[in-house]
Amino acid sequence: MACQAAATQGDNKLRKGTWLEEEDEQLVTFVTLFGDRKWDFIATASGLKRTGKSCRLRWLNYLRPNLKRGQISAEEEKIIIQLHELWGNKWAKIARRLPGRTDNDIKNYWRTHLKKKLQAQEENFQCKVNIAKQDFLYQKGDTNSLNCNMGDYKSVEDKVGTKESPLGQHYELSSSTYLNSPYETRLYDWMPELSGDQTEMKIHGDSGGLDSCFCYLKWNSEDGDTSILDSLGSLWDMN
DNA sequence: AATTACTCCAACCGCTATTAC
DNA sequence: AGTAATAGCGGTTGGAGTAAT
Repeated sequence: MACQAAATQGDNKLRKGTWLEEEDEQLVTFVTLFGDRKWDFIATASGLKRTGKSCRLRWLNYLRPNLKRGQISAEEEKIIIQLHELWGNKWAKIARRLPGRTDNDIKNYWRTHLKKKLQAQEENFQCKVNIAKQDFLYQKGDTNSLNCNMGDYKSVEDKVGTKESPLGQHYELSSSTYLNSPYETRLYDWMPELSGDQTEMKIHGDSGGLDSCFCYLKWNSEDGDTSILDSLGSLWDMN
């Protein structure tokens, strides 16, 4: 029972745990009377053996009007994914874009649904890119040190269609999936700073060749200085 | 039917930012 | 300007419900 689960620490001590219906009613009454600001006052005046902080949280996450209940819709999920990509774990900020949803709702939904989902997608993506990578290096014929321009890079992307790899594995990957990878997002975040002509993508393979490709960008600045963005690390080898 | 494992979500905690005095 | 109180935020935990064994 909820009332048993809620920890009471003696008659005058603060209650913790699940809220009772009577407590909810009491809180709503006092918030209606005094507004949703002075939480310590409300906690004391209402006689609830709860902290102001606890009252505030209960109101914001459960009792306040216009809260949406039930499943997050597909549309809401899409928004959450997009905004999380943009802002990271800024749950309150994301929640403001989803009327009726609390930061707690979104945080919980992310942890229990989306994180797993996206991890699975990422693993799937990683697997497919590795196959495409092998195909690319195989066709280049040199796995030790390969230079290519952005056009060549695009050709990797082009290969990421539906195709039979030299190893006989079948793969399929859309460019949107490709571009939506968190790894590629990192790479493309840099792109506005680089013009296509000035950009050279270099791919190195070690003696093992295929599993530890290293990718970095190189460009020439206006004053003729050549810089190498090696801090980007490996694009592909991010297991 | 009993037990264990797992999922989901409400609530708590600790910290930082903002506001009131 | 300094301090205390309050509000807000994000991470974590605990427990209720459910599925699997």
